[in-house]
Amino acid sequence: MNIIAPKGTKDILGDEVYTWQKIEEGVARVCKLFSIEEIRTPIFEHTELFSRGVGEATDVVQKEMYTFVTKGEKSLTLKPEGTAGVVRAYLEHGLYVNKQPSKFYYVAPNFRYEQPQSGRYRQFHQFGVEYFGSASPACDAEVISVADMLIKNLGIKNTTLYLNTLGGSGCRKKYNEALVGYLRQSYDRLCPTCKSRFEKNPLRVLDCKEGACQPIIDKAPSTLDTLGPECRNHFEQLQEILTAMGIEFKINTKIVRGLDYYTRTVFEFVTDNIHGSIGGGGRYDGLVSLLGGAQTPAAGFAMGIERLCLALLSQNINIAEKPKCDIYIGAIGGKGFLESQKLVHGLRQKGLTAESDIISRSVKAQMKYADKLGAKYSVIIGDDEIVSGKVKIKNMSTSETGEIDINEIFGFIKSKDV
RNA sequence: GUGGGUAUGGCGCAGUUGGUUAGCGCAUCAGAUUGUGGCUCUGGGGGUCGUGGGUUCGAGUCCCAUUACCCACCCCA
Repeated sequence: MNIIAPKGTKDILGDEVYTWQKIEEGVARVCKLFSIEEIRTPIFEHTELFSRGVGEATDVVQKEMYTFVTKGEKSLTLKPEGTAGVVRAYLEHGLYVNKQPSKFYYVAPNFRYEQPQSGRYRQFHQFGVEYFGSASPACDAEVISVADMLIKNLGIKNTTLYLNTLGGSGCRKKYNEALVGYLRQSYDRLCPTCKSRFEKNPLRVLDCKEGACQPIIDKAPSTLDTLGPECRNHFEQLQEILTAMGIEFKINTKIVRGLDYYTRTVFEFVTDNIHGSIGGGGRYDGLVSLLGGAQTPAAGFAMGIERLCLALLSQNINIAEKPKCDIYIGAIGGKGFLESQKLVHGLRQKGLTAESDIISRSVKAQMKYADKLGAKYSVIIGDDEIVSGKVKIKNMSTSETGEIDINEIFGFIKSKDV
């Protein structure tokens, strides 16, 4: 065996598949409660969509994109995040005429060329939600409440919602000036990476975990200090609504986010024992117009499916449900085999999960297999049964057996299945 | 890009100061008086010990190189 899965990718198998299925079901169920429509966009897009949308200066665009050139010499990129593609589709199909606000969700793979580690993959999957058309803090609150509900429905505990506001473009500019002014005084004491951040995107300095930078960061001006009255009002109302909804949060002025398109509200869901966050998002009022549409307020978030799985695992929460087989039809001899095939197929057509022997094994081996399948009932069909038209049906967990007509198998299983 | 750890049958591991045909548990398959599972017992199959060099009479075990994976920094989901 010499070909293995590429670095940063992984196969999802066994119980983990059932966990994923449950998460996906949970996503669909929650989104239905909010009337959020599913949207499925391509896995790759024109590179320009991301370089413009996500931001030329971000790490994601600068060094983490899977970009390739087609035979037609066009540059395409595997999507590194979900929002840009949804905005593109929203504009391309004029989805804004349907209704306002319009809400979309997706569960899709994303790709980033990074060093993999715990909870971080090169191909990872996100559940994301995007709202278009509402500038109200009620929209921010609703978006947050979607994420909150999913987390709570899955049973994940010890999760903290961190909330911050970056302000609108005006406040953000003012804040940048204030921050740059402040950081310049302490420039010499900043770590090397922060020095380069200072030049490119000063906001990022707040994200630094370097010990030496902490005292500087702690005393840095807060985004809250430079908020204009409208942005301040927006932020306060958002808090009011969340409180009314019973959703707890903590203000954390160091939450900055790595994608350039955020304005005003930003938030992250952080869970104990999980590196990074399990989800995050915010408002992005400038993105739709940046990508060529009319000025459109918007907000959204994304959660990492792998991180949700990690959280479930670390909290010993098992939501996986392995489907069980309703009945196993064993066979002896050629005639029995034919009859078993006829029966299994018939039962499947009627909607039962039925299994039979297709590798000609002994009855004993067949029963072992039935046991591994978790079959609820089993019958064996041989010459005697064909002659009499009756079979012994066995309850695999209690070992009770009863005799019934072959034609009554379906009715029998149905009568037990309530 | 930087640092640390690990690489032995499908999975999880043991392999003592280098020595005879490389073991164990789980899984898998087959049997245990011939048409019935879960427990137990017996047996079978499956590994060129990550790869390439080197030291040695002899290396899974020592040395060098290389690759992969894991973890952490960075950044994010």
